[in-house]
Amino acid sequence: MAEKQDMDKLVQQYLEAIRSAGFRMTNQRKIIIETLLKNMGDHPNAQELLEMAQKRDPSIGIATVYRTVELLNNMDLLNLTNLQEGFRRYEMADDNLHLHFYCRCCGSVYHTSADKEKENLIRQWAGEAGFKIMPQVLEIFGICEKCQAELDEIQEEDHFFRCNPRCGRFGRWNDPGQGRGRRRWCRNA
Amino acid sequence: MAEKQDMDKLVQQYLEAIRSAGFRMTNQRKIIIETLLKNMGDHPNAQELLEMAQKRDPSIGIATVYRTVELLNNMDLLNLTNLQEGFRRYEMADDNLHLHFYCRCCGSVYHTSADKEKENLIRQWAGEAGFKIMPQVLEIFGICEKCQAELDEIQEEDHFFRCNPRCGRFGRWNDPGQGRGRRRWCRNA
DNA sequence: TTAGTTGCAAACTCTTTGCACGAGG
DNA sequence: CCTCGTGCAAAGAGTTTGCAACTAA
Repeated sequence: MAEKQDMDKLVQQYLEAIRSAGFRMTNQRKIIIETLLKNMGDHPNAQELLEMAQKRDPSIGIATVYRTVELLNNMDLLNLTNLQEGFRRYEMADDNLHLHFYCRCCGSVYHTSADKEKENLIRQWAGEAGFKIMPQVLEIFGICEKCQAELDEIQEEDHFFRCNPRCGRFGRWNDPGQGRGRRRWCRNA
Repeated sequence: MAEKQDMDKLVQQYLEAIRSAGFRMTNQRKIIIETLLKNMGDHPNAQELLEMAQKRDPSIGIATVYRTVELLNNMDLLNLTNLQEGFRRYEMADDNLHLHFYCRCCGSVYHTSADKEKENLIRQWAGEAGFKIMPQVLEIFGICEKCQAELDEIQEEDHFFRCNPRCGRFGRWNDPGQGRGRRRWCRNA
């Protein structure tokens, strides 16, 4: 209950920000903002966001989702993330720098706020280049512990390799006997 | 001349990597790789890469560019960058971690290799999350010195604000007297 | 010779936009 | 009442893919 009240308060703050900037507080915007706040860790894309929002109001259209997301981003209230999937993911912004460690093999994302020490260090690096950075998400690609172990094992017996992030798995090249056509990159494709 | 020979040698290395992985060394791939190497700092997108490559062989098609770029990326020879422009940019990879400082106002990119100290620090942070990171580019959004000065000036007399990276400029909200239709976000739009 | 590669054009996916209707202030 | 916002469908933009012709090995 307390949580729900906190959430309501937070939603009100976002709506107030929107209104005080001269935009209208519509029910659709309210639903989309609440959906984003309730699913902070999920990094939904536009389609997922639409489906979640439609549980509250089935009449909401995809165009409204995109327009709301653009509005929030323009107001620096929303972070965009791009995992080279061919679409964008969205996440409510706060005043912190976030780090996303994205496993190029299994696609899992480890999500953490940079502590102030890390954040200040990055600010300092930016400062050396004359830049003043803003709150945002840094996507860092790598391989998680689990996949690293799996990859080591596979590489011993075969020449698998990491395929591109879009695939999200690892595959092998030079796969024999596939005949004409596209080379199969991924074990799971 | 010496530079040209170094370049040729480098191109040969890439082609050799491709061939030893069981792929064919075609003239199109050679041209695309050379184009990428000769324009390291430019971060071309697929269209730009096509146009540059077509100066050497006008028959090259966009599909070949995309397929070559996918091949190189799958082999970890190419970095993808995404500046939220709606398309990807490409850059030959090396064994270093790179930092791109991208100005959200004017769109300029300050491109630097992370020195080993920075790189090791980031590796360490990844390690804390159980990740082993790979050579890549980190996109860091911010505002460059020049735009910061301009922005400060404007903000004193008006309520401009940063608009989304896709726009690449700053605009204002609550712009009066625009009548029906889409709100103008950007001074330059 | 044979299987991988290319260019073309069509298909696909995600995102944006024009328009008439609806709704917030 | 006057705009801004919405839903729909169509348009746009970037990327992928099927196919017949071509080519590296």
